[in-house]
Amino acid sequence: MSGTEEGTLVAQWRDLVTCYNKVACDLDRELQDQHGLGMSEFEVLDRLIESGQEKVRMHELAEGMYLSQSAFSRTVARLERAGLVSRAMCMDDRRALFVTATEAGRARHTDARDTHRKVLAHHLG
Amino acid sequence: MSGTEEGTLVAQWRDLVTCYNKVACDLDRELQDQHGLGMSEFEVLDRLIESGQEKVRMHELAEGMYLSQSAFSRTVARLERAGLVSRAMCMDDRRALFVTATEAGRARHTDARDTHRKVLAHHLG
DNA sequence: GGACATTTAATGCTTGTGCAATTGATGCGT
DNA sequence: ACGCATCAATTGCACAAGCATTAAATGTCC
Repeated sequence: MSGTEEGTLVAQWRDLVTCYNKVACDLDRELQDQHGLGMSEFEVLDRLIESGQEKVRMHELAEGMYLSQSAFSRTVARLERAGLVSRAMCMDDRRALFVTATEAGRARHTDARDTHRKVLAHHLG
Repeated sequence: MSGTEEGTLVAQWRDLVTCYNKVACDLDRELQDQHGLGMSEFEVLDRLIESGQEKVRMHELAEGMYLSQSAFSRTVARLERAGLVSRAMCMDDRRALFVTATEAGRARHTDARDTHRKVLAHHLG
């Protein structure tokens, strides 16, 4: 573990954090201002619709997401409160829930998608 | 703007977020558990001591950090409450404040530095 | 079949963060 | 010298996130 290795490691980490925060803040602001969606809310909606499936189980949808279980649960709850998503019981396993995008949810996603991609392209392109 | 470009852009962003969250969470937990420091608190302390200067002005220290002004202000306040840092008035410009690491602050930093580097090396190395 | 561990999702609680507004000090133009 | 914009830092507020706990359903082992 040489000093220079440490130095580049820290520098690398700082770049990562800075980059992340810039993009995340911008994304959050744009999505919120233009579409009333938080970054995580869009992310969930995006993954749900992108899956191609009508219904997706909570646990399956949460898989691969950066959020904690509780944060994810609340994000979906927010989406449901906003009428963009609906939750339905799963008969096969009554612990699980199915999440489905509503018409409003699909419409909102279509709108917001452009903003999302634009911000990403601006920062990462 | 082709579909594949969009796809890799989103994938790139998701990778970035996932990586950031994994490292940040781990870092936060390790620093908190082993040294009673949050990630941002360590970051401020690290930059302060790394500067080599005895006193650094708040605004100068905040420069290049990922935190908002208010978050930064509160982070320094937390460090001060913990006795790791002290704030002193700047006579040249009475709006500004000087931040100085205390002995306890330097000691804590020395301890935590290893943990910090270790976590970074584990994830980024 | 009954006891116990595991899984799925939600909730109480605390905390760190950003935004907007505020306070106090400095600089600048007239 | 006065008024006004600007700058430095803090504070009120709302909110999203993580941790730990909980509740209900399922699985497993005997």
